Amino acid sequence: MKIATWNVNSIRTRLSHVLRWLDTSQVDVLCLQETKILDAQFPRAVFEEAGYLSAYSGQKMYNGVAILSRHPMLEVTSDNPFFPDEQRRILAATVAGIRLVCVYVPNGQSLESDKYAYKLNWLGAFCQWMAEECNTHTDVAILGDYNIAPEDRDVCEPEKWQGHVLASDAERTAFGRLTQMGFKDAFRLFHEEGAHYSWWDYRQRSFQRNAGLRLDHVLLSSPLAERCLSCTIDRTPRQWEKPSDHAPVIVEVDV
DNA sequence: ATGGCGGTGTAACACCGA
Repeated sequence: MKIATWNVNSIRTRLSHVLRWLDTSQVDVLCLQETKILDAQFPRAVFEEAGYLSAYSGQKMYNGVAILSRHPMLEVTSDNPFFPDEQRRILAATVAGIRLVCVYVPNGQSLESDKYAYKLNWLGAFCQWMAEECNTHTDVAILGDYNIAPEDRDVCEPEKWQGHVLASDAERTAFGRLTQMGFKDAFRLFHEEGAHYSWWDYRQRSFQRNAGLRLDHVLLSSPLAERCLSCTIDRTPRQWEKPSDHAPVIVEVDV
């Protein structure tokens, strides 16, 4: 089974990209972030025609998550019981026995910002929730835009990003709590070296210079990680006309 | 040091993202 995550930066603007990518990638499940659309306006019929069921939790302008799946989705939930939140950043569903959690972690803006405190609180409560999900499910996959570069090898210019939001110690510690719980960074099961990124700024020809960050991750519970066959970042749609600034990440798991 | 690009809302720019 192929499962992917992609921050599309508006599903309205990127609809043709998503359809084209579904057609070429042939994934079974696609987790989307930054859909930026109200539930009533989500283009579910378009995806149904392409062979995908939709689950979504959206809002106007900001945030918004969705899961597209070729297989039935069970136990769909859009809230962390430990963290009441108006911002639509979470969507979980069980597909083929795997508990899938689609996340759009807050950006944090800067270390001085209230948004940074919100990010750390949000992550703390998220870890709590994931601990609980692990008690009730063996195969858990957390896919999404974590807005955290876990290590210096995930950053193009580490000295420039040191202590900066997305690469700060507290954020990395929060990410580390998930790995301490037993979650494995799927990409690192197969690739040790740096210079693999999933986000490139629109400005300064960052993509052409490969000046990026690895912010989009797939974390797998240990039993699921043992059945992970591959994890890749697909840079192709980042090269299309009017792209999202993020690239999709795909894992292949044995079910 | 600053803004650079792009989406959204709304109708010239502000806000936000990462």
